[in-house]
This record gives sequence, C-alpha cells and structure tokens, in this order.
Amino acid sequence: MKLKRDPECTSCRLHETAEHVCLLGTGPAQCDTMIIGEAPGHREDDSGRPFVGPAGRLLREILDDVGLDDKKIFITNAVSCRPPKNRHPSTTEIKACRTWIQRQIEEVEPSFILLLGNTACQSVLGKKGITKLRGRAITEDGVTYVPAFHPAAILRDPTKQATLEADIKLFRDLSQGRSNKQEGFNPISVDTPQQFADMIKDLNGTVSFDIETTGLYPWEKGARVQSIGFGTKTTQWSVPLEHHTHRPWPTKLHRTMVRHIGRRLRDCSVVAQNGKFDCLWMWVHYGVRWEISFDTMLAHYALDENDRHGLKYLSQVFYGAEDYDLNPINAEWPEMYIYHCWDLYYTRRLRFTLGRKLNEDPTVKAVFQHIIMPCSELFLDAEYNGATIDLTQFGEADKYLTERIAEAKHKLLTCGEECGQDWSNVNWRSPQQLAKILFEDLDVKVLNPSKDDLTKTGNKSTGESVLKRVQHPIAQSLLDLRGANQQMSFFIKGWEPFLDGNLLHPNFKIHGAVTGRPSCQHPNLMQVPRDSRIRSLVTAEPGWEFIEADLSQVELRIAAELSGDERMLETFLKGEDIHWQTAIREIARTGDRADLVISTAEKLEPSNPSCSEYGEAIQVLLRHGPKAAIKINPAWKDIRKKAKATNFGYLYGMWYKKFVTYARDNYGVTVTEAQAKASRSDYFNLYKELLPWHKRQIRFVREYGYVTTLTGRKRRLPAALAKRDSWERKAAERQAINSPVQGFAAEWNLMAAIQLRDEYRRRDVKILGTVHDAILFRVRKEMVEEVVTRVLKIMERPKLLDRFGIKMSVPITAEAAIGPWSQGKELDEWLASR
DNA sequence: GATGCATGCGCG
DNA sequence: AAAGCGCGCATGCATC
Repeated sequence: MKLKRDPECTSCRLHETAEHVCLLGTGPAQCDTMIIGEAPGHREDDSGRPFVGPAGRLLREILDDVGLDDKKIFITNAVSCRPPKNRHPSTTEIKACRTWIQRQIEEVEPSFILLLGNTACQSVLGKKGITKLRGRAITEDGVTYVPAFHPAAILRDPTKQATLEADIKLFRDLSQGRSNKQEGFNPISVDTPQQFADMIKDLNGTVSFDIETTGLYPWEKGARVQSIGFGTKTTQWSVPLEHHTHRPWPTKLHRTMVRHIGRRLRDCSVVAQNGKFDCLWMWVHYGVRWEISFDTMLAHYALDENDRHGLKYLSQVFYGAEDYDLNPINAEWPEMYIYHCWDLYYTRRLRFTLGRKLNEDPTVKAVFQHIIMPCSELFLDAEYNGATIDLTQFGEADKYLTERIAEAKHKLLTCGEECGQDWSNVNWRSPQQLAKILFEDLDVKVLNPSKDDLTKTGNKSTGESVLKRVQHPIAQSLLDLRGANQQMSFFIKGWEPFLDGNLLHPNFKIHGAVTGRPSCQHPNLMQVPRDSRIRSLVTAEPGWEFIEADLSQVELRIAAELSGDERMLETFLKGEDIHWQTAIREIARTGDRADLVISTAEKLEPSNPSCSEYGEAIQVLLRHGPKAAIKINPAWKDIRKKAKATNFGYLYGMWYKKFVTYARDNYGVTVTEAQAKASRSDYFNLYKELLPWHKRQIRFVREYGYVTTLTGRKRRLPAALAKRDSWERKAAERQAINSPVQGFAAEWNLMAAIQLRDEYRRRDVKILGTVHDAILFRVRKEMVEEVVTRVLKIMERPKLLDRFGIKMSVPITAEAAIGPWSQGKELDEWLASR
C-alpha cells in the first residue's frame, strides 16, 4: 500500500496513550473486499497487525467457515490508535480518524465493506445503532456496506454468534456476486397500444403485481391510482393511469384495460407484497376483485414474525438492493416508473426465495397456505364491506361526550377556586403540568404508594392507578375528563376522517401481532369501548342485522387442552363457568363476604335449610352459576370480573406481588403479600397441571428457541436461548406460555371466519372484521336464523382443523348477539321480539 | 416541520 | 426477582 501511516499523528488525544500511533490495515494493496473493525487492541498494538486478539481469532474462524479467505481481504479499523483500557473511542476520536479510514478506502477501492460494530458504522456510514443496522446491506455510491456485530460482542454474548455468521454469509454472497445481480431488470413504461399488447402477451406464469397510489386510503377524497404494474420473468411493465403529469391513456379506457389484464391474470400465479392493499384499491376504483396467490409480506411474516416485512427492507436483506425509495405521491413519471418496476422486480424475486424457505418448513408453509393467505381474502372483503355507522346516534354521542368534558372541566375550575388556585390556563393532558399541580401546588399524598408510582423516567406518575388513590376531589374529575377526552378524540374526531358515507373501512393487518393475531388500524375497530353509547354506533343498514359471534372463554379452554388439566377440562365439559369457579373458590378460601354468600344462597334455594351455613352456601353458588347469582345481587358481576382477570393473570405467569397492586387498582381491595401468595398457590393447587405445563413450555423454548401453536405456527423466541438468566429470558419464557394459547385462539377464530366467508355469498353475509375471539358481520334479515345457527356450528368446529389433524378434548362453544354492537340479543330472544 | 420516545388508556 | 400476554392511538415533549 502506498499510503503511509503517520506515527507522529496528533489529531486526537489517543496518541498520548497508544503505544503505536496510527496503525493502518493490512491486506492486498487493491481488492474488492474490506473489513473495518473498531480500533486496535493491545495485541495489535504490539504486533502492528489488526485482528490478532481473541476477537480477531473468532472473526478469522467465521471467515474460514463461510469460505472467505482473510488473506484476500483488506482488514483495518475505524480508529487507528488503541484507546486506553476499558474505553471505546469517543465520537471526537472517531471523527478525527475518519480521514485515515477514508484514505484507506480510496486506496484499496473495495466494492464491499463489512462494518463490525457501532464504531465502524458511525465512522463510515455516520449512523449508530448496530442492532437495527445489521442484517442488511446498504449501498452508497457504488459501495455495498454490510453492518454486523463486532466479534468482541459475541465474546460477551455468545447467543449473537449465529447472527454474526449470517451477516458474514450475506457479505460473502454479495461480494461473490451470488445474489445482488439484477438480471432480468428490464423496466418498461407502457405508453402505447403496441406496448400494452406486448405486456398482455407477456403475462404468463408467475406475475408480480403492484400499484402506485396517491395515498393509503382508497376512499379518501381525490384518491387516485397512479399506475398499475406487472413483473414477469423478463420484464417489468408499469402502466400509467392517473399520474399527475404523464397520462398517455384516456380515463375512459382505464376500466377496459383493467378488465383485459384481469382476464389474463386468471391464468397466472399472481404475487404481491401486501396484495390486499392493491386489490382493495382495484376493487374500489375499477370494480374488479383480483386474487393474490402468494403474498411476499405475509410469507415473510410466517417465516419470521419478529422481523420487519417491508419490501425495501426485504430487498436489502435478501439481495443487497440499493435504497431505491422515493416519495411516490409527487414523483415525476420517469423516476416513478423505475421505482415501480423495482418493486415489481423484487416482489417477484422474493416469491421464489421465500417459497424455498417455506418448503424447508412444511408446517409453517401449511399455516401460510391454509390460514394466512385465505385471511388476505377474508380481510379484503371485510375492508371493502366496512362497518356501518349509525350517523344519527353518532351526533348524539358527540353531544354526550362534549357535555361530559365541559362538566369535568367546570368541576376542576371550581375545585381550583376553592383551593385558592387559578387553573384556567392548565393543560390537563400534560403529565408535567398535572404532576406539578398535584404533587407541588396541592402537595397531595397518595394512599399506599408503591414503587410503580414512578414512571420509567423517574417522574411521578399521574396514571389512573395513582389518581384513583389520590385523596383530593379533583382526582375523580381528572379521570372523568381523561376518559371523555379520549373517547372523543378516538371515536368521534378519530373516525370522522375515515367515514365513507356511513361506512368505516378499517385496515386489518394480518401480520400485526407476533402471536398470529391480526391487528387493526385506521381506525382500530378492535379498541372501540364496550360502553354501549359508543359501541352501538356500529350497526347494520336497513334490511340487515349486525351480528357479533364470539368464542366463549376460548383462551382458557385452549389452556385446559394444552395443559391437560383435569379440573379445568371437567369444568368445561360440564358446561360450567370457569371465572365463576375461580371467584367462588377464592371467596371460600378466604371466608370473605359471608353475608353476601349466605343471603344469595338463601334466595337461590329458599327451601334448602342449610343455606345459612357458609360451606353449603358456597356449594349452592357453585351449582347455580353466575347468571342466577347476578340476578339476585349485581355485586356478583364485579366479583366474577375480578376472577376473570385473576384467571388470565396467573395463567400467563403473573407474580403474586403484581396481584397486590392489581387488586388494589381495580377493586380497591387491600391484599397483603401473604394473602396474594396464598391466592396464587391456591390457584395452582386447584389447577394442578398448569405449572407442569408452564415448565414444559419453558424447557422446550430454552432448548429450541421457539414454540408452536397446534397448527404448527411458530413463535420464535431467541431470547430464551440465553445461557444466563435475565429479565429478557424470563419475558421470553412467559411469551412461550402465552403465545401458543393466544395464537391458537386467534387461528381458531380465523378458521371459522374463513369458512363463514366461503359458505355464503357477499350479498347475504358481509363480514366486516374479527376482534380476536369474535367475528363481526352483517346478515340479510331474512337469513338471520339460518346464518346464526350455522356460524355457531362453524365456530364450534371449523373444518380446517381436519387439515391440521387437530383433535380437541375440550369443547369450544360460541354465542351470537343480533342487533347493534353491544346491544345484541340472543337468537331466541331476537326471534321472539320480531 | 418531521421524527422518536414516553405516557396513558382503549380493546382482547 | 424490573416475573401476565398481545395490540393502536392521541398527546406531550425533546430533538434534529
């Protein structure tokens, strides 16, 4: 190398302590690949060569393993002098040394650079955050950079070794040209009838499909499809439709062109990235309902639910693609269609890469094929159908909330006057201002304060849990104001921008949750308050009925199935209520509420003389169940609700200490730690198989790093593989218990929804969404009886279970409510009221 | 003005 | 021993 080191360099403080100043890299004078580490270690300082310590040995081992010859790579460091012991180079030192690393890059002229650790990334890319940067290549000015963990990080945390190896393999593949060739990229802007005809002829076999739009919501005013595109083996065709500058095709031709293409696509295997989005736009804007046979985003979700699934990201990860992103909303056509064609190109390539990966994991592939992909069709319908909103009642709810907000604000101001404070300019939503008023101006004390009363950043919390215990009249008004404000901004102001007439079209994300649950946004239909004044805004148009069909206590039933717990199974087989069982047993254990227990029992069995005895009264309550007891005294409703939360908490690994705060915040009940401990151990004594099942899950996840649902869907939890006990590992272990339950419950509900959609035509049954363990849909009035009867059958045993060979010993049951959401009636009642 | 994080809370 | 899980959204606030 011509470049000479400068042993007299004084551009940063490091020259004062380093034994050798300015140690440059070694390797071929000019070569295509370079590795940049952090700074010389003491071994390098002695020998003058980089990467000779333990980290260097590890690096060379991995390079050797993946088949890279370290002698053919130029190896150097971002900083050329050794920092003092136990210290990383500072930002100033990195900056000072940047000239040296840049000169080395200029002289060696590599096309591929492996960046080891944060320092190298910061120095060369100007970016920090190796955890996020790693795993994908970044190409700038013709040089491809691959950020990876520094081998020294692996010495500290060996679980990262596989990640480093994968990243070095990516570096190898890219530098050896194995996958970053862009063969077959042949973008065409379809501007003439001849080009259109050529495109139609070319639509064969596997075709990627993608559209560019002016926004994300097809019902938005002025929303337009700018172009539609198709990628084949040899060519990417981008057809401009309503682009703001380039419009070679008259608008009146668009529908004909679209139909023409649609006919061709019927014989193709259509691939898309989040195809539900593109299909929805095509349906709304051109009235065609196209189907996707392979969705690359969803395939990647099935393969790694923890990762990101964006197209640009995947293209970088798998093919080292350059960042070709641009803002498609106002781009000029020449840039736009190239961008569009890259999308088409990489989507089609991903089809094959991800397809191969799915083939390596047949159970995951089955979930993808039979649940995830059909969900795409299910939710496409749901989004198109939308949720019908009662606009008259919408106004009423607005008025009601406005009044509630005004009332709460008024109370707060009056309160302030009484305390001699002027609060007219206070922003009650600001935690800072509120904390100042509460804890400084008023100096209020919190009842039974706990360490949870501080926020993560150490501030005094003004959350619900604290407010409920604040002994000051403003606390209640604050809670009222918060609730009303939130409901107002969520459901009145939040919905308005999405209203399409009286319809809301929420977006369902099939890949929304790591467990397999879908999520929902814009707006989120799954978080509509249960307060019937808000929830019943969701209803049906004249001639139709709104129906919610939900699975009963499905997660607990699945937990019973998976754990094989005899008592739980028995409870469900007998058709008893699990939350009620827990509630009554908890009461009986503590001997609490004797008056309520005995008085209710006496009314339930007036002719039974032993009801006045506590033990017998408990048996009577267990026999009669919650409905009868609540009828006699509504207090039982709350007691059952409390037990429900207890059931879930303990089931998923809640610790007794949390139960103390939980009981306090939700029920104002003071439970001592000893009582909480007893309650927890009583729970696991009652359901004896739960803890052994927890242990089985933990053992499995610690060995394999993942767990599965009964369908074979994987929940990957690499944190569970850590050798050292840590909070992260514990969290992963709890997820290993929760995910198979939550995930399978969601899958069950989705299997049922898919089947419901298959069995009826859209003109009779319109599904508008799912809410975890429930299906929401509208039915033509005259078909209500038939469809409700059928949907309950489907939900109790969707036929897709057979494909996965699933046999259940616990019964799964469902119920349906007919009528505006939260105000629905059971079928019998509905029939009688007609 | 855009972005990211924290807080707080709605749902299952 | 910082031991329930899974989401989305509005607001405030610090940061560039």
